[in-house]
Amino acid sequence: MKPHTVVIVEDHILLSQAIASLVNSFEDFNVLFTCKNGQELLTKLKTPSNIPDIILMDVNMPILNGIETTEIIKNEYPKIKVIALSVEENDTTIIKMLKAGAKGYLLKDVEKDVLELALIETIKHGYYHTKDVSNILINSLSDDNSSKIRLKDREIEFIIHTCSEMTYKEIAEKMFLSPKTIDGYRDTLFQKLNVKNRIGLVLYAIKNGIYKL
Amino acid sequence: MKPHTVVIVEDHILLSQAIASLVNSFEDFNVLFTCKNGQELLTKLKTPSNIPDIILMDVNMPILNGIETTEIIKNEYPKIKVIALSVEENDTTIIKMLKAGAKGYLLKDVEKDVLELALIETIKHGYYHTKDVSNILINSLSDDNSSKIRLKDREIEFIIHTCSEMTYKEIAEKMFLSPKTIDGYRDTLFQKLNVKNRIGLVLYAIKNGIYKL
DNA sequence: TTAAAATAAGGGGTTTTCCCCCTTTTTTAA
DNA sequence: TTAAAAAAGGGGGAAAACCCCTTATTTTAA
Repeated sequence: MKPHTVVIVEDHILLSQAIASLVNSFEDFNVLFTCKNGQELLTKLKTPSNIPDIILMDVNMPILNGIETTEIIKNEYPKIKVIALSVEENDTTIIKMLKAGAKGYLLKDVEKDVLELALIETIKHGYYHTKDVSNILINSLSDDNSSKIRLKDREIEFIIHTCSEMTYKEIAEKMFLSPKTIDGYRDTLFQKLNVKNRIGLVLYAIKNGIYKL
Repeated sequence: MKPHTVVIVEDHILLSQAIASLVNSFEDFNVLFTCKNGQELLTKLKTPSNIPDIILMDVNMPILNGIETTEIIKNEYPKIKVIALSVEENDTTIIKMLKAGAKGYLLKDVEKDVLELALIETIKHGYYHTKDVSNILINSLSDDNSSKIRLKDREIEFIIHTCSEMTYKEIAEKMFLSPKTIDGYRDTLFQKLNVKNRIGLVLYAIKNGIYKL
């Protein structure tokens, strides 16, 4: 039986190469290539011999992140199974990733045996989840609200500016909107995200990866 | 020539094992053992056969972090060379780590060859730094101020409350101080940390681990 | 095609934040 | 022990943030 092929998408090169050497040490699995972000991956996949069985995908990457990339993969290469790899235990991130089509979600602090198991199970049954992730999933599906929060592009833009020590007046200018409209954005977001002031917005943004430190 | 021994201290187990398999693939280097935090490391080091030549140390770990652990190592096992391994490009963190006695500081997005080079150079010359880290070092030593910032307990308390979506009035009550004193805290901190408003304080706090998300 | 959302904006108000500059008391260091 | 520095507090004011409520205009969906 020829080994299953794996591609690693991860911006931290050391981690990327380290995982590669780990995967290569597993029986039945071989790393085809590694790349640093989604864009690089999509370019490489255009060559038919580069199509792997499984992609180990980091969630937080520059240029084209894991969520967006996974969505594209799902549409263009539905046979490839994507396993998300992340340090984030953030509920919404996990849900986004799984909704995008990831077959598994591994936190980066798992044992190497778990990684191997995840690869094997995903090949066999099409999916694999650790208990932690399953629990997070169940919790957030039951009290269905976290997934309901869907921020619009303009709102995200507003939040990012808020995180940049800008006043609302400055934000209004940058976004070519009246200060009063910005007032409205703030008010809706306070309610939507259940925060009391700008600080809460900033915390939310950082927690959910909207604003990178 | 017998290989140099390496110990990996890293809380993300997958990364830990992955780096281990990488280090083992290098000529002249062998992983003695890995552990998840400073406490675990210190316990293991009590066995004389467990003393390595080099420790690859993550900076952000639970229980006993890289900086504290490195300080202890420097005092109790001065012959062991510590190389810091981190995703953080944060100036103050790097400086703290080097002050604690780290012989090198590697960002986690380096090539595996760089890791090998770092190990070799550290054995040979006692230290190794990538250009990025050297630059950060030079910059922050020249405009000597980042290292001068020393926050008092009360100031830290104030910052934490600020991060908790509290108004200054509420903070004053919680800290048993007049709102006017709080006014003073804020003003000194704005100047000290070179920020424009509360948001800047929050960002600083999160970046420097004063406030945990 | 028509009602319901969503988007943009204004009016007008209170509270909070931010920025000076100033005094008293306590702590620290020379 | 005495001068200096730090900590706590105050006055007053301008700007920013926050809150609620209303109105056009555009977009979306039934």
